[in-house]
Amino acid sequence: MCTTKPEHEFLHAQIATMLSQANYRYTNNRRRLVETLSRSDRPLTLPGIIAAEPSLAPSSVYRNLEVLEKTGITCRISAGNEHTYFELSESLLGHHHHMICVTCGVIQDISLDPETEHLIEQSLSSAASHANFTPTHHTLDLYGRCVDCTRERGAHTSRSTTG
Amino acid sequence: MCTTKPEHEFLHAQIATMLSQANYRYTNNRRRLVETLSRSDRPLTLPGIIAAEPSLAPSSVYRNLEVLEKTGITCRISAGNEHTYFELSESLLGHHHHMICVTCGVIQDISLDPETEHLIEQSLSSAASHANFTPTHHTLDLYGRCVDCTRERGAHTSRSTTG
DNA sequence: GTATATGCAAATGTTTTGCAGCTGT
DNA sequence: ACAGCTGCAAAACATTTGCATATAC
Repeated sequence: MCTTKPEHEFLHAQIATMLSQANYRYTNNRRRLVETLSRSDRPLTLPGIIAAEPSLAPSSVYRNLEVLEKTGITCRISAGNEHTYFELSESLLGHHHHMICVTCGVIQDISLDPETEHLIEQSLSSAASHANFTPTHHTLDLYGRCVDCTRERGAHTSRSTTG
Repeated sequence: MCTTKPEHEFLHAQIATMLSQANYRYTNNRRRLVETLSRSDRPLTLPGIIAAEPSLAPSSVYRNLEVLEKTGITCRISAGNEHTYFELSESLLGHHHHMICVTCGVIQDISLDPETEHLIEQSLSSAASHANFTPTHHTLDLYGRCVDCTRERGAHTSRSTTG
């Protein structure tokens, strides 16, 4: 079930450590959940996770995502639609942003050039200090239409909720 | 019920036009809803709207927010917590971003300097064109702790869901 | 062996919808 | 007059929780 690619081995080892340090177990379910997220090239909704790994029970997936999130292994993304998306956290994937299709909901990860990223950091912390706000992180999302939905203008072949 | 400040008059006139162009009516309920959002210095959740204007029926507020959103008058903000927030759209408020308290959920509007904003635009459209993505808009949210929640570290006097 | 994790079914809380009556134009 | 709007109560969701059983360490 678990692929044996070296990157995956490393990922699992990292995660196993993070979990055990927080006194959690790296169970089979959690391993399958991490595998699913890691195998996907984009964030997944809960239905998307279940579709990819139907033997997982929704309630357990929710509970495990909570544990993984607390441990800094995964994070949740609000796309402005009905579903929450989940992916591996930036500590594992690196800092990045999202491109969200307003038609079908699909999300792609994107990165910005370091100068822009740096300037954003600066502007945000300046704004924050004016308000005595203590920043933890930021999100930058680009909304629009993905290739497919631009092509099918009006056809709306929704990739539905499994993404 | 409706204040008569000139800025409000102008706002209402603008909105009346936008609605009628889309064949919608500017009813009393919609006026009160717009007033409530406009009076608030920050985005509001549905409970927040109802708290400010208890005579409004939740289902009608949801329906009206849908109409107002379709017409480009309001927009919804996902703060990553259980509630969706609503505010007047950028066409009425001007382009801005949000500072979201991870403890109490309160949201403040912030603006960045024009150079940063411009650089962000550029970086994003470059990333978008690589993916043949057609951008419509972007959001940039800063998460952290607001003044009050920084002060009360651990006390968690949640301003709860009405904000 | 024991604390932790699981899966089911039931509960919760937000948002949506059906419908009969009201209102703006 | 008539299309559009309202409010209520009921429905539809996603997500959370209680609990008895199974599992990891």
